[in-house]
Amino acid sequence: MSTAVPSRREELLAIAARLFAEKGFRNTTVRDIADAAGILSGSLYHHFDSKESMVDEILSTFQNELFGQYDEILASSEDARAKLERAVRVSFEAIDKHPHEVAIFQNDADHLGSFSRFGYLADRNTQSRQVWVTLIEEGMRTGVLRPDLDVTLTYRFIRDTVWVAVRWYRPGRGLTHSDVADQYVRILLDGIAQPSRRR
Amino acid sequence: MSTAVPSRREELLAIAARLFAEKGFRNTTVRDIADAAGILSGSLYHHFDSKESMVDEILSTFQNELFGQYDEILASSEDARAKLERAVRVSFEAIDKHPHEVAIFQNDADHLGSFSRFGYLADRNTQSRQVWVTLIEEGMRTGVLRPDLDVTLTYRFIRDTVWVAVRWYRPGRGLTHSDVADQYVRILLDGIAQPSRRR
DNA sequence: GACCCTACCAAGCATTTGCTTGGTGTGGCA
DNA sequence: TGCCACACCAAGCAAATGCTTGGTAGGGTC
Repeated sequence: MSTAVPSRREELLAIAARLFAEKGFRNTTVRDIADAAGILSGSLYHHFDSKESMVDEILSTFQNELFGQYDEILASSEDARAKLERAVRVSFEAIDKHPHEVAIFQNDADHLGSFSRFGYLADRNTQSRQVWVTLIEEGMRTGVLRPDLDVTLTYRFIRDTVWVAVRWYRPGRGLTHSDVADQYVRILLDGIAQPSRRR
Repeated sequence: MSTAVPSRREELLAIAARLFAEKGFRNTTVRDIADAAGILSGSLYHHFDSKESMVDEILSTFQNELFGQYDEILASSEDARAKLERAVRVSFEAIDKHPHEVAIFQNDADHLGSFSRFGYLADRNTQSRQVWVTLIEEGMRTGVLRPDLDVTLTYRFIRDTVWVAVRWYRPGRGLTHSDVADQYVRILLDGIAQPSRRR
């Protein structure tokens, strides 16, 4: 949660998030962050315990917000197709609003997850899997999705296609996140082949 | 090209490739590589000029092989749908045979590409884009693919969904690369929605 | 005017990093 | 037996890394 006028601490976190996203967590030095903020590296330790605690705060804040939205979708009473579509849209919205946080999670979660401090990353991963798998299974059960899908593979397909977009999507340039979501949902649900030529 | 009995040099490259893939290029130290090989870090420099030249050799060898296969597909006389399918299959085969090389390219190409020595990485990227865009446009022109696709977005969608699989696919465990390609091609071309409920 | 609080500086320390240098052991070949 | 190529060791160096310590400047409060 950021206040209207961001505190110095929040400014520094935003700078760190950008650098972590651009260069990776381990390849970003505390001197990089300090330089970008116009201060000396030691001064960062007035605001934060460690480099790890910075990325910790960045990721946990973001994930709390995101999973709150997933929970809302799961609890809604729409049909599975609509819920799937909403989940995809919420994800693209997250890429639009928090591209750095998404990039850090995509690139560094594996490495960070090996420290007990970041155990919640694995939990969130499990939780995310449950969200998608639940929606896919509900869709197959209710006849909205093909009955012959491999659930696990379909889950990975959706998860990957959505989040990997953070690699090329740039907020405010070209298509909006909503445009991209439109196209992605369309391809995901109906494919790229000409319907009349379906095999 | 590796000989039947790999030379020590090739053994060391394979060890380095595995570590670069697991931990990233910059986060892998020459001591990590040497430890895994059972020698001292300085001894690596009997075989290689630098850490960079190791990753250079790993990536360029792999890409030469891969793009040779793409060229064959483009030159064939099948229809666009068959060619697209073959290109997807060749890519999954590459993930199966060279998972470390693919992972390194996915994770470190951006960073390495900023050095002039690795300029060929950007060239290969452009070349890859041309392969996919050519096939997509041919498909749309010949009526095999929907005519309303956004070519660039579709290209990114295909590229990303294929290569990102290197994150979870493990050769020799569970589904084969051919099984995965089957499912991915199916979803890509025809979508996950129940055909009778298409909108 | 005395006191704090926030934000920062200046200097440095221990460790890790890529890489260098000069030397050693071993097997094969003449 | 002498020689050589290959693979490696032992020791270390300069730079970069995360973090620590003691201090300073400025604004607000009583």
